Amino acid sequence: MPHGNGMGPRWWHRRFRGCGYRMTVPRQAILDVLSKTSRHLSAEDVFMAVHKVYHHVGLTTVYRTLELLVQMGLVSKFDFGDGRARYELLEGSKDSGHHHHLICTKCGRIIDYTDFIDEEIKLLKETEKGLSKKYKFKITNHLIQFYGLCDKCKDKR
Amino acid sequence: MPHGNGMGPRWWHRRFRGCGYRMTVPRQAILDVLSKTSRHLSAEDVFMAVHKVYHHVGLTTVYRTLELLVQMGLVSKFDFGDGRARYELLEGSKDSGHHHHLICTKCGRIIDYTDFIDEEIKLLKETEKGLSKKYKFKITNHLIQFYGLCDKCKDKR
DNA sequence: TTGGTAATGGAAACCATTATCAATAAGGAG
DNA sequence: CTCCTTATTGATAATGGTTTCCATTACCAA
Repeated sequence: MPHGNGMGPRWWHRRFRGCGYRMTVPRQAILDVLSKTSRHLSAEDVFMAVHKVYHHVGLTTVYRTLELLVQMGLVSKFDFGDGRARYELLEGSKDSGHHHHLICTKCGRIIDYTDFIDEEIKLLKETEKGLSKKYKFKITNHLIQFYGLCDKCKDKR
Repeated sequence: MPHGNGMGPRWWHRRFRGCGYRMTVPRQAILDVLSKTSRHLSAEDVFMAVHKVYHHVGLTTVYRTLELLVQMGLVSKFDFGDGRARYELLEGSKDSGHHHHLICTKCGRIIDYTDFIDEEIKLLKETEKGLSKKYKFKITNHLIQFYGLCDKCKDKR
């Protein structure tokens, strides 16, 4: 189901133009790659996928575009501790795609989870309010990650 | 109040020996530095502080020792997104020093906070239990960070 | 004291990410 | 459709935190 997230080439094009940016072949290709995977791709992953179709697109452009997408709020950038950043296209228009990650410290496997989001949001709302007041800190974002051993790794050794 | 955390040279020495490691001058110096600050030092920060007293201690050893301390569970390693790892000596013997961070995305300032720990622990316990069961994932650690603008930065511009 | 091994440190290697800069191409005006 | 402005691109070089290498040194049990 391509572009089942309600976005797609046309939507992205408008979004870019609205920000004063141009929609180019490399940018389109990068968005395509991100929209067709559920994995957490590194810049090089994206580069290799794009490169299969458009041999002329360079790694530099991939980095630049990913950074641009992050700044536009279309993509999230994560650090799972393996020394390279990971990128993920944000689904939907609101928080509908909000999720967190379980990270296996042995094999690096990433599991997305959306459980306990309600309780989490409640705690976060409360926490954010309290912290904002106490430290006069305007919170714009948060990160929650769990580390441990996945199904396959926890029995070995 | 040196070593008010109930540890100190003697305690560390025993801990090292217990793990089959040796307590050396560089390791002692690095622990000293970490125990005398409440800031979140980078490897180079630690190196420079140690270097003032022991000119012969090398950066490589600092990296190695910090990694060792992390593995021994004496030190926490954080990534605040500025491209360098930060290290923090764990206080106390249990979770008494447990805290999280507010990170100013503009100036990089870090604020430690311990508020809402009770509610947080409740949510985490619940979440961890649920996730462990659902994904057969053994959770060993978690990370919670809030990003935003600090007091001084949020009014500017 | 001695032998075996852990630990060290300087230099070089690593590697993801960024900066440089001339060449290219998107898209509005005419 | 064509031109023109300027954002965008991509090959290469540079950056910078962290690791690796390896010969030397320090620790400690026997």
